[in-house]
Amino acid sequence: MDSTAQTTLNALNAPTQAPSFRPLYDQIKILLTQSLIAGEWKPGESIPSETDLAARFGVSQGTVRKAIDQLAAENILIRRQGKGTFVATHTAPQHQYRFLRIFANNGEKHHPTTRFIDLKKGKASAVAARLLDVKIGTPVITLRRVLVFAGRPLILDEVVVSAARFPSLTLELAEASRGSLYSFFETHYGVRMIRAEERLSAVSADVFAAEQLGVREGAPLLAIDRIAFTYGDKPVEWRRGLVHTDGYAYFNELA
Amino acid sequence: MDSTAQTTLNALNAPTQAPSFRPLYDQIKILLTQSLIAGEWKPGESIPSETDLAARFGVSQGTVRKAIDQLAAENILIRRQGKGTFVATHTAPQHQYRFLRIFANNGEKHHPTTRFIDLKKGKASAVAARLLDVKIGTPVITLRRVLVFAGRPLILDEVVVSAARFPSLTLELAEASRGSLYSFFETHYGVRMIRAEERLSAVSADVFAAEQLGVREGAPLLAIDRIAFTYGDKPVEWRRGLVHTDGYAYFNELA
DNA sequence: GAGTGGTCTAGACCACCCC
DNA sequence: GGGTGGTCTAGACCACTCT
Repeated sequence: MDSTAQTTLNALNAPTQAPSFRPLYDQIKILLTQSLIAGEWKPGESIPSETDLAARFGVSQGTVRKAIDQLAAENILIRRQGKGTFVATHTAPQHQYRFLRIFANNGEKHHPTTRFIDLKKGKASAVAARLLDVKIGTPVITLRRVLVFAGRPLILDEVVVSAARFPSLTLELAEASRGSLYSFFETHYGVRMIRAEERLSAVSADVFAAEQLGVREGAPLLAIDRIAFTYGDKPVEWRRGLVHTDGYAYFNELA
Repeated sequence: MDSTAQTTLNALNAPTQAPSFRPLYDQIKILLTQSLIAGEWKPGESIPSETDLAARFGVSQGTVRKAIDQLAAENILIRRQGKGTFVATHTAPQHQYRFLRIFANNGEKHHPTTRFIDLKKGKASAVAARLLDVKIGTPVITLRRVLVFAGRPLILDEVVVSAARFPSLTLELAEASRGSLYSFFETHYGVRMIRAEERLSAVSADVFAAEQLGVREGAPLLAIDRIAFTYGDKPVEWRRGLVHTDGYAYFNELA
């Protein structure tokens, strides 16, 4: 393709002229993301080879490569040399607890088991509505559970999602699924979590949390507020976790 | 350069043949890092252009580019289109509090002021020695301070460093410097922090912390244990911060 | 206009995986 | 051996900055 193509494609896709210049690989990235949303390639499957995609989009292999590089950096695609490029999935054992940052103090990552407490249907509060980007009063589902690490109940979770996105979600369904909640959301509802934001603070255990986590009332707990997003930065889940950080800690790397 | 060069260079730099293959850009990255350590380019300065570096190392511009790309992704170098590539510095206003993840609940990032408490010289405990990668009993300096956000004392910090690396460090010196501690370390001791690891947990305020932070004894605090590294992944600082997360939270993004 | 980083291309070859 | 991603090159042209 000649060098005018980038300008041409740009003109076609430009949204009201905004940034005045959008690289080709950025547009390829958008096209790939659209195919992912449309379900052209399902989680765990491989996408076409770089050469094929280059032909399909009418650009060079290097340009496709750069687009895929970025999606791989965002953990949306996974490259495997000699095999192909695959759609990331929360189902894979290594990615089951991709967003879990709680590690034992010796550095080990324990995969927790889940004990569900209850599931309630209700309407979105002002806070929930804002965080989930829905209207106040929209039907939501609130699910509570305890995550057990090495036999010890360490996290009390309260998970809020829009009922529309997860129709006929019941405690029984969730209980029947093994593994992480996101793995369950993905296989049963086709909802893939791409990224998440967390806000951490320290709080005192209330009666309920103390009972569930086996600590005294007023004991310090690590509160983790999480908003999880799917494609297109749509917030899908709001979660508040209370963590009994005894022998465990939230690990984070800064660069 | 012909395509055998990569193998040749590889053979020259290969450390006991280990991974059997090391890409050229990886070796360029090492060479650049060595120049940074040697102080060939100081923080804030620009490094030579990609073309110049390509000539100097005898590789193509694209290969240098890939090496720089990675160093830029690690926040070690900073690219500025049309101007050049610069050595990152904690001195720059935007990077003063690069590792600080405490944000006001409205999302704003406040730059704290510092109130120093005291500075003590002592010997490394077993824990400190392990974390700082020095021998037990090595002279260390322990510095305590309070970080004040918008007039409120929110973080009680205890900072431990090797005395050898920060000779003649005194309270007066630290107090005289404005801005972040890392900015001070960089300008006065030439020690640049590249990355850090943090482990977060919830604890109860002891008498001293309660007094310093203006909370009641036993109040829940967010404990942040940090190890900061300089070039070559050498641990240089061990820090424990106790955060009164009232109106503020530790923000983290997961991908 | 000169210099820098940023994009895009085309083609060669290497490393890895699986048939 | 054939396919896939990974590396490296050489060259053209674009976008941005400063003078």
